Amino acid sequence: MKPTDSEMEILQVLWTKGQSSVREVFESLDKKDVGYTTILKLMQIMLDKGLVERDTSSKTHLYIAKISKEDTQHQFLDKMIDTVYNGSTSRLVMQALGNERTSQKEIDEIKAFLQNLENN
Amino acid sequence: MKPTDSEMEILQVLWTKGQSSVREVFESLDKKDVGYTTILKLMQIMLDKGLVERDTSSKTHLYIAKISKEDTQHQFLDKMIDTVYNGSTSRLVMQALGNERTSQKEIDEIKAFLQNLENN
DNA sequence: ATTTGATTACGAAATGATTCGTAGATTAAA
DNA sequence: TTTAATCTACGAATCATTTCGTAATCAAAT
Repeated sequence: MKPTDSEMEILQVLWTKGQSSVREVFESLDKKDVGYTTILKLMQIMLDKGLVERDTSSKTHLYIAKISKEDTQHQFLDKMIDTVYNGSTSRLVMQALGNERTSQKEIDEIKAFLQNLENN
Repeated sequence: MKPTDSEMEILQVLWTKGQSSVREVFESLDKKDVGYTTILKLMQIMLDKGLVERDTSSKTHLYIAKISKEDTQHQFLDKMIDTVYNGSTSRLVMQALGNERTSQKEIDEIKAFLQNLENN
């Protein structure tokens, strides 16, 4: 079950902050144009879908991500390589690196990562 | 205007095969579960959206991708880095390289690409 | 000219995602 | 205990995407 864009935004908060109430998620997102009950509803739907679980022992329910960040990222990555890059990982990587948003620090990280790959 | 998943599938065909009729796209996709008129309708909608243009000089219309493969790929990539990788290009790249059984040749290409980046 | 086969146009249904108003429940404060 | 604040539940509206049936059009074959 692939999360939607809105669901991804919520998952990002849960992955970063750990178990959270609807209000905490709502405030983390601080989208000017959506109301509290919208986020609530989305999170309830995510519960139905099995994307999150929750602790209802107190009045304010706490939500926890049920799917892992890594697995989910991979799911998106694989899909993207397929549908957008026709299966070519290296094309995706090179286009990502060519992106002007990539900082020198990030490039250094990647070079170190590649170096490490070679040594094993 | 970001293409939907279905629109991406159609664009892939147009990018690969060049200008094509609806039937040609329909056959290239050979999805067992969708009919001819569905693809037709999708392509007509893509025309409305400006994703494709068409040549109507003969009975069988020919469709041409109006947006470039590179720009579109970048658009998806940027969005993905934002929503899935919290803005970290290097995390995306490392996950792509780490997970895939990337060949030595591909790794060398990427290293050369990085080297080239540094020199400019 | 008529039929046959392929095509486009179009409307509308089905599905899925997003949005929020309102009602009811629960807790904390007065 | 009553009030106020906060929360959940739920239905329904809205919007976008995907689906296809049907009618109209066109071209080629009979």
